[in-house]
Amino acid sequence: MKRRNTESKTEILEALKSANAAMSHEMIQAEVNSQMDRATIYRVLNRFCDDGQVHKIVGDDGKQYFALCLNCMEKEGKHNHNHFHFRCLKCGKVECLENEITVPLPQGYVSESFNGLISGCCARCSKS
Amino acid sequence: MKRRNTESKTEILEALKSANAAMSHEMIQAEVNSQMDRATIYRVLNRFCDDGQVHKIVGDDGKQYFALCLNCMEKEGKHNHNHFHFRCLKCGKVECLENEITVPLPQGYVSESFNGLISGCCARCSKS
DNA sequence: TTTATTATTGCAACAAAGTCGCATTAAAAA
DNA sequence: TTTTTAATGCGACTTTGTTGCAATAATAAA
Repeated sequence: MKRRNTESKTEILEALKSANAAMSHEMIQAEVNSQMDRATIYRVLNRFCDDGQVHKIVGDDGKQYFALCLNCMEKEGKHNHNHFHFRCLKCGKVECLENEITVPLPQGYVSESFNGLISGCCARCSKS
Repeated sequence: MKRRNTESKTEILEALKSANAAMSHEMIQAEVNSQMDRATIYRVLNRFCDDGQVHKIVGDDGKQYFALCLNCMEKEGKHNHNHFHFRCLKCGKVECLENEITVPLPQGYVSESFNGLISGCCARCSKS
């Protein structure tokens, strides 16, 4: 199944690039052509995820956020998303934190996916 | 506002104790008297959270899970929930992992809450 | 024990997030 | 230009969680 280049795809990618942060469906909708359907946005984003261009974060608000894979190192052919994210409770921005985190698992436990999120107040909002 | 002892409260607490794991509203509903209203369950759980008896985890499935505070050490008068949780994709069990995790935050960032979750396959399910 | 107070419950309605089927549209290949 | 089929838009739907309000019941007061 080959991917096609569409306007939706381009716009969403553009939004993610310029935001330089993880975005919820809602944030993306606000950035792109507002006619774009909700279902389309989700489908495009999930396709990006499948292709490894984007990773998904689930916030402590239960919402999904999507971020471009920039520093998501390749390790053994697989993307590695073992970094934390920070969600600012004031401005709502969700950022990737640099540090790679390793969590020791008990014997016999096999990790499939990692989701680390800290919420609080970001540097920008702390000042004001 | 003083808390009252009700049957709902007791049953829910009982369910959490005997499960010895974090439970979603759905899991709890299955354990307690099934007449109990969804809203009541949520309200009881949120009250437990406010009182510091229980902590809330948001799964990578976007759902809320609630766990008794057992090893949530008191630190400076505040509970400390900086441990990871493990959600088994097969059996659905959500457990608290022992290790306390510290994530370095960039300058100016203030942490308010921590949510760490790894999903995969637990020891029990790995065997079978 | 009886009465008064008000925390808690159940119900219904609601909102938000996300998914899915299906007919239509439009990229890209032929 | 025509054909193929991935992608879109629309609507319906599910699930999760919350909230307002009247009824109920736990606890304090009499």
